[in-house]
Amino acid sequence: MEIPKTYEPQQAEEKWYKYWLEKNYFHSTPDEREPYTIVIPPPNVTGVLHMGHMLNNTIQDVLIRRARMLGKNACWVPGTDHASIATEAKVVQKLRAEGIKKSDLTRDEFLKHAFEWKDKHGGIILEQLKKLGCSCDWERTDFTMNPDYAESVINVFIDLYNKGKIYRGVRMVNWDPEAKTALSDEEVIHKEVNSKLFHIRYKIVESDDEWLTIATTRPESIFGDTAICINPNDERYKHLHGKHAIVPIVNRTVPIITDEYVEMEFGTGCLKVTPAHDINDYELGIKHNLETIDIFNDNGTLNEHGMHYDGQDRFDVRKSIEKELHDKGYLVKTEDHINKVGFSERTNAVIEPKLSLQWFLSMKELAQPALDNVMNGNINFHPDKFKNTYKHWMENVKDWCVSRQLWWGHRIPAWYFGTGADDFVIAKTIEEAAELASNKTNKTIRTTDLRQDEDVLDTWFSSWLWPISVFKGLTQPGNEEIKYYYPTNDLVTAPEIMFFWVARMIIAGYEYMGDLPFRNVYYTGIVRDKLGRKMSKSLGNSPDPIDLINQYGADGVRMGILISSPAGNDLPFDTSQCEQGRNFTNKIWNAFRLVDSWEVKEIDQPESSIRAIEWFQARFNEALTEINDLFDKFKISEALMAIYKLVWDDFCSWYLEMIKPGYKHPIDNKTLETTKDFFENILKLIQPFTPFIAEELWHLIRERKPGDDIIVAAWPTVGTINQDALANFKRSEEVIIGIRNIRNSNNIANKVKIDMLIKKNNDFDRSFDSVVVKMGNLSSLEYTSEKIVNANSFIVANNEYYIPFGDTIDVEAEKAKLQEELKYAKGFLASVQGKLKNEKFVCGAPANVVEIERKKEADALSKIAILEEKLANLGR
RNA sequence: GGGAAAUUAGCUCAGUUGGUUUAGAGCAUCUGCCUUACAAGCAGAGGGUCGGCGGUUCGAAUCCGUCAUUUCCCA
Repeated sequence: MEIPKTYEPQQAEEKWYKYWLEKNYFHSTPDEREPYTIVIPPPNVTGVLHMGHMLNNTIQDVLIRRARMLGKNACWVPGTDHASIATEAKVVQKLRAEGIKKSDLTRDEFLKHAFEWKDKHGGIILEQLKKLGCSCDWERTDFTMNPDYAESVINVFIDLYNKGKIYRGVRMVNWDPEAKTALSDEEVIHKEVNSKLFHIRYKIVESDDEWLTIATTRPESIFGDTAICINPNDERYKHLHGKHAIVPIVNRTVPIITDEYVEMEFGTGCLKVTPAHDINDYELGIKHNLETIDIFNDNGTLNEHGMHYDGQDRFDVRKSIEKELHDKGYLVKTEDHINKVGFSERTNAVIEPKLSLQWFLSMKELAQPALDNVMNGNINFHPDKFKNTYKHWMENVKDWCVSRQLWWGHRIPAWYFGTGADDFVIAKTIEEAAELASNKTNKTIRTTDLRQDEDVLDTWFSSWLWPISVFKGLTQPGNEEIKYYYPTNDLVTAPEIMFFWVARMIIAGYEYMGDLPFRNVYYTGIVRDKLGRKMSKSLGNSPDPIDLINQYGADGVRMGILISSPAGNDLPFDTSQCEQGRNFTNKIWNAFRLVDSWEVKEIDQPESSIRAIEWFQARFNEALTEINDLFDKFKISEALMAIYKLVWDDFCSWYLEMIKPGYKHPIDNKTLETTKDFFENILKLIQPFTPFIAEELWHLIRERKPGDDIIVAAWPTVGTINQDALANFKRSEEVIIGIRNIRNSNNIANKVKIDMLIKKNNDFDRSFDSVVVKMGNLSSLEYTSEKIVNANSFIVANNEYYIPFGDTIDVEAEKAKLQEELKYAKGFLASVQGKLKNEKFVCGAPANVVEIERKKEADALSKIAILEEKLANLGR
């Protein structure tokens, strides 16, 4: 069979993914094994796969594949969330393009369109994850609006209401006038913008021509002014205490109040107070019992309080009113000003603080166990540093506004039967509601008397149940699956959603399961481009992941993403990393081609091969110990790097070269079979990272019985580490590098055999000499006590190695080299002796540390002696 | 304005409780090689005052203080 010279990933990937699915390897059902569970951070139904997903899901797949090999019952639950605002916006946009206005549709009609849209686009990301090789249990694919899931969301709302945790109240909320909904604080992005500070003068009541000047960035909000506030300590305005002012244009008389909240240094020191449209003003309003005048419609236009601006957009009014104020002599001046403005994360509209009636969840008590169990290490964060941020937020947690003025989502199960503030009940069905309402009022209230709350719940109010609800833990409490899979093991997500999602899942876990939702949270970084910008669709700086996979193979891309991506650190992505990954798969491919090409004969096993096997066995166990440790610490990219070096350097560059028979020479059976065993072990280590090529080669290197597939093979176990073999190899490696250097600097081709003499100054195990002879391509290797002249030489472990070259040696070059070495050795000696001369060091440092330094001194001294002798010899 | 983290080679990062050489790795760079597995490769090499200053210590990349820069979170 002709095996191509380079690895061609395309067919292998398609073939093996299909095969794994056929064999149902990704599917998990509870059994007697230890479970290992990951729930996917559900991507939005609106999204397509981006680099962040690639990073996140590759890590999850690595974890789940390794767990599977460790013999655990691995279960990775995929799914999507309904993304209330984003999806509704998309659907509205789509309908608008078709000439349909949302306002022309009934709620049910709109939802029908939304579900159609979801069915069409909602699964795109999940399909793309298959290309990446993700071994999710697709039979378990869930969605936050599936009937069962939706039921658990509603149950939780009702339960929390009955526990007194959910309440309805008027609050200043972040209003998104575009999406026409309230947003939580976390959905508002504050940005610095260039704006203007308008100085506007208000006439003082009962004065001839006395004015005060306020400074504001929002002149259009004067229609909602109900007071002027000054600092009571402000000497400039003491005479105004107790007086009133007249709001320009509006001609409303408002009180001048005093409060230390006002900063005397900012602006003019006079603050106009608009309680309906600023959170701080709102609090002043409550404190000073001010009137609250809401001047905006839901879409950001002014209402009737805006007088002749009724119906105009807030930003248009800002421009017009500037002119009107100027023309009427109220505008004193404008100056440039930088201030922070909140924007909607979803629609990018400028947030309008707005008073409205919303549903809230009180968080303080709920948050306590979630805070404690992260701080005490029951739940681990990787990296640990994110605990700080978490703690800060959880200790200052605010009540969660859970209602959204949208249609796409879980409709709030509140039923109104009157117009009073308390004329509602919370119930799962309208029938229950009618009964509850009748009981509450002692009157007969029929279902026809009820109307359900129009609002839906915040999307996070459903996804916070994800680790529970994907196993139906709330609709079928105590079922076999929730008992088996919960708590899940590891969660992989971005630090950006630590509060949106992670914290709230922990809260829900303790509240509803009485237990943590996961033991470890692995935070990934942000994928950035070369210039350090976050990769995003709007910037157009993100490569298409599917193109990348086509170009470098899924394995190559997986490696490229993980090779330099420590937990919590941003990943500056460059396609050259995928290239590195592709090169790696190609390297293994060719290692296989080599091993596969050997012909076996009944011949003796060479001594060098025996040693090579002895060493690689030890090296593999040493590396595996390290790799397991790195995995345990969630240092995924370091584990990958350790595997990379084991494969490329130790296995390919050293081991295979050590056992490789000469051209057209056969290999002995024992060496070949052992090499295939090693190869298999290496394939197992790379399987989590590069599953496709691992499976491909697993089936090429040896005949396999049905079910003998690497995806379910056992992770290698650590054997004893033969330290002697490691030490012998290390010394031999240095000798071989010494020989190669001499070949290099003297232009001696590898195929030219050379002699080597060793002047042995201290004893060592000579068992690896056969390896040195082979790798150095030596015609002879002899030990001598004679002085050797006219030879290139080097020192390893204070033994002298000579490669005689008669007349061809360049004495001056050799002397220069020795001088250089001598200089270094002397410098080193000086630093060691510096320590040893210091009495405080000798007395103060632990004995073993002093001992190490003495050993260093002795070694350095003898090395210097050798070098000086060699120089002397050359000089003669 | 409040809080947190970071700063080590051109880039991305390791560096355990201070003591394994005069600080490591991968990539990139440079030199020499088309050596019968692989040029997507092989063999070598160069490259860092561990952000600055001060302190603790026999000894500091590591601990403390301070300044600078950067990033993130909160208001």
